[in-house]
Amino acid sequence: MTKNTRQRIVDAAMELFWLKGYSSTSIADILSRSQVNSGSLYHFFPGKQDVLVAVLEAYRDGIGPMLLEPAWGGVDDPLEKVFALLARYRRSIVDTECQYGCPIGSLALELHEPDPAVRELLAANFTAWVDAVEACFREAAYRFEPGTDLRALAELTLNVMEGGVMQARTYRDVACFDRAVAQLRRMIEAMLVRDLAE
Amino acid sequence: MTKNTRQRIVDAAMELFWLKGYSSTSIADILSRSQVNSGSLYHFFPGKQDVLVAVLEAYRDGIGPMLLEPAWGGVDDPLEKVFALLARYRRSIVDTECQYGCPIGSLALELHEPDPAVRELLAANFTAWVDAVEACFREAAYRFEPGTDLRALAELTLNVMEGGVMQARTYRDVACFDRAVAQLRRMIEAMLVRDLAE
DNA sequence: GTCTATAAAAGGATAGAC
DNA sequence: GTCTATCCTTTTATAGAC
Repeated sequence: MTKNTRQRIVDAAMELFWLKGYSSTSIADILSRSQVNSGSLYHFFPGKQDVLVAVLEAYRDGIGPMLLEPAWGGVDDPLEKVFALLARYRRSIVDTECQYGCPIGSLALELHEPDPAVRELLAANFTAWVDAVEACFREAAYRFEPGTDLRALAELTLNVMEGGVMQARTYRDVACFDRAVAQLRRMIEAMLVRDLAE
Repeated sequence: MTKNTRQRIVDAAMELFWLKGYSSTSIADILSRSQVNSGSLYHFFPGKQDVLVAVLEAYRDGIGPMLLEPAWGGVDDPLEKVFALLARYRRSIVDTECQYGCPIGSLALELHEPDPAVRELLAANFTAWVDAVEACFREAAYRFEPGTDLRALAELTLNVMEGGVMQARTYRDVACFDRAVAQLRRMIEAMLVRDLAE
């Protein structure tokens, strides 16, 4: 049984926006990849931007099942969960021969005057990511020096990931990403309580 | 005396690519802003992408006079030069009501299959930036713990800046950038030799 | 909900006179 | 080097039958 039309459109658009970006993806691209006709797409969505909104909602709703859970399979240590998540990005970079871009980060920089709905969904995606990383740090809170700002550390993790992905893509070299993660790891280890640090 | 035509085109394109991105800027946009006619543009440039190349060359060649020197006016301490550079980005964020995007970083994520010439120019811009920051750290090398990887630290500085700009833009809140810089400063201070640390 | 056909505009690029 | 006019393609979106 083939999935419903609306879902096929969102799936196709999600992949195309990731591969080519938003403005370089035409409605015709979406139609041909999803095997849907123009009339059907405009039946479900008023316009291209509304497809983008649906895509961003799908990313936000899928962050657990599509990103975190696959990354965390078999990993129990909360700090290592953070690095397992980063390792998943590394895998994406390698699998795409260093052409990978974080879909949310790329859209956040590509769209220069986004609708409020779009911008808020971009922010919601970042927030969900940072929340998840912060939750890992909190699970390991007792290992950090008292008073450590774990929210700020989670935000820094996102920033380092986004920067590392950007550099790896630009230099076509995953080592850029690796160095970024290594710096982050060194920093985090320096923030741990001495006796408990490995 | 009005500047020569080619320069007017590059100036207009530089601003438009920054404001709207590459694909959202049309040739017509460039023509109307630069007050140049179609025939003249295509006299100097084979096509739109060649204008982009010229813009990226202008950024690369202007990083000293246009970015570093203004940022460093009156700042002598090499470590504070790094933070003065970051403060300049902060100013841009505030001045644009948090719509600022690093022109190079934005293009690096917007362009999904860039020509080799374009990609190499993006990389050259990042390299020039990291080189400059690394040079600051090297000037202050004696203050760091021996063996500190100053190149990696300069790369991290770029990553944190790019991540901070991305978040500030997405959340429309310069505090995102401030927190990123604060984390970086704390990290750098932790890497300094104790007796010399302020 | 889906189909085909097509409108209406915008886009990159070119021609050829001056 | 610069000008106007215009070609050709792509793009978003709509119309209207089924």
